[in-house]
Amino acid sequence: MKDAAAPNTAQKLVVAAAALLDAGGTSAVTLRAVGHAVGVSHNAPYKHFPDRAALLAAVATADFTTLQATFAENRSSATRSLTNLRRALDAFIAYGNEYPARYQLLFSNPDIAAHGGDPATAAFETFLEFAAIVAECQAAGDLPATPNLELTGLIFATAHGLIDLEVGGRMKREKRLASPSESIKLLLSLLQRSAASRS
Amino acid sequence: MKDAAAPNTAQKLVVAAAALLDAGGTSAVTLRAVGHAVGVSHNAPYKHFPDRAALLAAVATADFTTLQATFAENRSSATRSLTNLRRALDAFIAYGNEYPARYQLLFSNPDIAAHGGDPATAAFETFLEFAAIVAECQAAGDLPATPNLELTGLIFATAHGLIDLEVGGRMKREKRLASPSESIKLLLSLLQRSAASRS
DNA sequence: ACCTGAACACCGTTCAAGT
DNA sequence: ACCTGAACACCGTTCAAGT
Repeated sequence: MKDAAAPNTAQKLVVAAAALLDAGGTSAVTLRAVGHAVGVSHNAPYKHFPDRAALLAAVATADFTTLQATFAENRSSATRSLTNLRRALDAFIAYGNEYPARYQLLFSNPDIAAHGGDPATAAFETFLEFAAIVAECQAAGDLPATPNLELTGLIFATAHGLIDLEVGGRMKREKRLASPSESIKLLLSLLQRSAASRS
Repeated sequence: MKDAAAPNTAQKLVVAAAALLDAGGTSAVTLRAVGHAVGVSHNAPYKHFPDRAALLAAVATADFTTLQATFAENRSSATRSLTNLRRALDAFIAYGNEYPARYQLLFSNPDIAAHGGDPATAAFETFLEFAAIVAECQAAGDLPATPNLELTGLIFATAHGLIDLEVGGRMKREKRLASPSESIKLLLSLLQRSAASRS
């Protein structure tokens, strides 16, 4: 409710930065372009953010919150918990494909989240939401009974690796490589088989 | 033998760029700093490379070749093929930890390898060398009989995801998360169990 | 409290010359 | 063939003012 209408300058700057990021990548997010898009001077952003990195961090924090909501929606939506996990991962992959520059800002850029603060907190909450979906799959016996956070870290890292390689253009020429979505399905089926094989 | 002694200017520029990359990240690799390190003017690099991106691409190509040699060394070195794979992956993880900026240049930077050319070719050859190690594990029955390149892509993407998240500082605060090396071992053990469960 | 304009140091890149 | 110096357009950031 708070920001339903009449966004303030800080919010407008974040939205404009995200749009520039989508349109032209990180290098297109100049304070001059952001200021111009909002209708203020090129150093007005300094009245709302300490520097350019903080503005980008605000973009990342907002997107982490959106992703967390996406994961929360997928939890317990289907009858089969493994279906929820597949949907959550497909949504994650779709996010990476649609917003590659944002994706790398959130999950690869060393300047974000490494400093701690808001982005790191939001990132961890997003991760925990994802871990809850994995936990339900484990409870249903569809994934191995490995400690939840370890298994979640493994699955999440795999998804990230697949998306990041795709976003970075590393999986294009190499034929006979499965798509991220197919690779994730392969991982889940192998893990499921592993879970079923416990004596 | 060719570049045993008396490296030419182009080679010296690549070495200097790599050193600056290690010392201060991508943003520290300015043509002015590279030129100064080699003892030439700030636009001498243009006589050897079309632009800054091409210089960084040359750094990446050289490192891909080094990594390929590392993988080749690990193949067939131990009696057990799964041990070779673990060693190759540990060497890969160590490379990422030692040279984080180089690592992200090779495997995350969208400006490298996406354009094709030398870096993409070298990257694919490195990948195929890694795939050969995976193939030996499959032949020994220690990994599932999934199509080799699909399984290799999955394992490689997982390793990349773990390393990239670590390099980007995404796995620090989150306690109870396994290290990349531990996570990879978890993956391999689960895959091995999956391979053993085939009827 | 919030914003502006000028200024500074720094970049990648281009170009006209130099040997 | 290879290099240099000046110049251009651009950037993040700072600062002294303005309301």
